[in-house]
Amino acid sequence: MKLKELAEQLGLSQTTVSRALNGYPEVNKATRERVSQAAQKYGYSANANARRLAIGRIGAIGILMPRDRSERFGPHTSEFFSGLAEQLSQHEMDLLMSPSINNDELAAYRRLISSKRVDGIIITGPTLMDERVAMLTEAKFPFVLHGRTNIAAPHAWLDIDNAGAFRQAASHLIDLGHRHIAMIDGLKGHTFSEHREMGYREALVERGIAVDPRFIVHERFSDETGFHEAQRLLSYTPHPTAILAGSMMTALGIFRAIRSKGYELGKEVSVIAHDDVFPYLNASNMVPAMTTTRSSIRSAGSRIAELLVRVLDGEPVENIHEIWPVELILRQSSGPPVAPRR
Amino acid sequence: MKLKELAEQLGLSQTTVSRALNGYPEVNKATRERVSQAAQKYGYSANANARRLAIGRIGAIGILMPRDRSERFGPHTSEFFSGLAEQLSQHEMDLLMSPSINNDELAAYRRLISSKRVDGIIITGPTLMDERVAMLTEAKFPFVLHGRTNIAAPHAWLDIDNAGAFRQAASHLIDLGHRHIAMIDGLKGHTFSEHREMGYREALVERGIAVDPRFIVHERFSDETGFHEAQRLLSYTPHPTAILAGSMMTALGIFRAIRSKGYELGKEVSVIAHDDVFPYLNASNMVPAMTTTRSSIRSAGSRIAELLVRVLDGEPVENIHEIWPVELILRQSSGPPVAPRR
DNA sequence: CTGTTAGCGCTTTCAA
DNA sequence: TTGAAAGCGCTAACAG
Repeated sequence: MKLKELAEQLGLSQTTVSRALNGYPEVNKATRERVSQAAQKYGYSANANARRLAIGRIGAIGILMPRDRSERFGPHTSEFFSGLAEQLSQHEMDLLMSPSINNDELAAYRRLISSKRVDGIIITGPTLMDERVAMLTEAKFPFVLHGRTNIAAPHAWLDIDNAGAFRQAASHLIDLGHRHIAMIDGLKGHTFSEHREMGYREALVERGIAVDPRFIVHERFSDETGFHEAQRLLSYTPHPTAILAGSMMTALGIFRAIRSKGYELGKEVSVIAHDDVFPYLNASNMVPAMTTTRSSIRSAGSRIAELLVRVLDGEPVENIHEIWPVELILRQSSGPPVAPRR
Repeated sequence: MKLKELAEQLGLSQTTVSRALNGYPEVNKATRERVSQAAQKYGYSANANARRLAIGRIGAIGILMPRDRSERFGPHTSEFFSGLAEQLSQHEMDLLMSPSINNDELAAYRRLISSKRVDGIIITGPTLMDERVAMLTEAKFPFVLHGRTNIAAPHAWLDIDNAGAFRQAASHLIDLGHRHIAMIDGLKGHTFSEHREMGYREALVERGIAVDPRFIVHERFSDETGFHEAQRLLSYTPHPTAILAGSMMTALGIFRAIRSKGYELGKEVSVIAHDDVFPYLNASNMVPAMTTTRSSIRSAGSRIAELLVRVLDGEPVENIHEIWPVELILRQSSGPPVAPRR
């Protein structure tokens, strides 16, 4: 069923029908009612492409799927997407996921823009000098960044306080009496990773604790690297009595390493993990319950969609910056260091 | 830059330029070359909406995002999407994720179809009499189902052998000497859940072991339910000496419950979990390594995209059915039952 | 309040 | 091998 046919059925012009359906004010109430009824009855809904072609707005925002096994696509992704969807449904917008072709991400972004398939773009997992941000800013294409960069040109972003999260966690451990603290975080280069390391370093330096470079690990997020790296760390003498984990998955591996070394978690070795909040993996429910730096990535997704809508509505991007504080949730996986029983 | 402008630059007609760019054979080789160069130079790429409007094909497939916290959106999602993307990039197709509005999923599907935003749809997590399948079949809209239903009308689907997976796992446990075997799987109603229970029951019945309804648990997939349900199961006398877990997350919780009851995993209590294969959570790397029924959901995603492309190319849907066998990978979390030390 | 008339940017006959 | 012209289905000025 197309507009023309619907209009003929009703004995009205396409224009009037279109106006009635799109909520224009000048339509007679009775007419509008009649039109709605008919549209309902015939299951009419405008051809999105024709509509878009005519109005020039797309009604979709884009996100590029990395082709390789990037950290940008992990267990947090579904939560982030859920958050986006929640918000986008309010605006009747879709989310277009475009696979990047031939591993050339920038080209994929350019194509996405020039082919006019989306109104705006969401970028995640930036590096400090992210070239996607540079390119999109230059191209003046609307986007919101999840994370931050060091790029000066104004652009919209929302980030969590990663430095603060790790600074707070490390400080807390130092308060508890720990002096050998390690961190196992995500790959180097990513802003969040760099910021977390900064926060960690600040906390140590502030309290006059020397930074041991062997204790700073940057690796892919997985239980496996958590396990192996923690095993390595615990084999040093002295070994760390506390470990900061960049993700819940990493933490799971670290837990195993601690147990397999015969240490008790939360006593001989403490762990604090960053928690994106997954409905299927609950820190408070672990044994012992896990101390975390918590920040809902679902909420971030939802908010970012909202911000992008504001950008699309013309709000200047220099006004759109948000840093979300991260909560330190104290539970049982962290405590004062206890000397190993021998 | 639009086609018209590009054509003017080149002193050619839109027609010729269009043909050159779309690989029509009748274009002079030199002309085609010149056009490609220019397109490259100006970063021209066709307005997708205009193009779609003209040719009637969209170049995108759709997937509906459940609005509520459905099991359809979990840690496996990112892997499934990666698989889809991998394949779709071969065909230069996008993936459109449409949020369902007002919790009315069927309406959202109808809107997605009638507004012509996608060429085909992928459905996941069906129930036995899934109404989405019924509706799309009726509407003759191309789709591929990940999973199966009991609906007779022909439609394309790919499923893994869930019954076989649990039958195999349960049989193996019986072979090892277990007589009290429980299962903690996903919510009732979903086909995969029903099939797994069927397989489990078959294995028990075949060997003359009575089915204890208390030992069959259907719950949301999460470490938390795994933990609580396993604790409950282990408090019975006699308690199960083996547990089948429907997901890795569930298994994590079960592991904790076993440890917190003071049992040794793989000895006093065995666990076999279904593993979708996550890069960030590795069964073989656990301690003890986890016995699993393994099937890569990423591969399934990739294949499903391929199948959908075939459906779009007009292949009859009655030819498009695949059941993938599930591998039982023996590791250390399952072994002969060992009487608890007291 | 409703209708007529041009487009939106591309593809595709049909003619040359 | 190339071009002119007619749509694809909708919206938006402009009239009435």
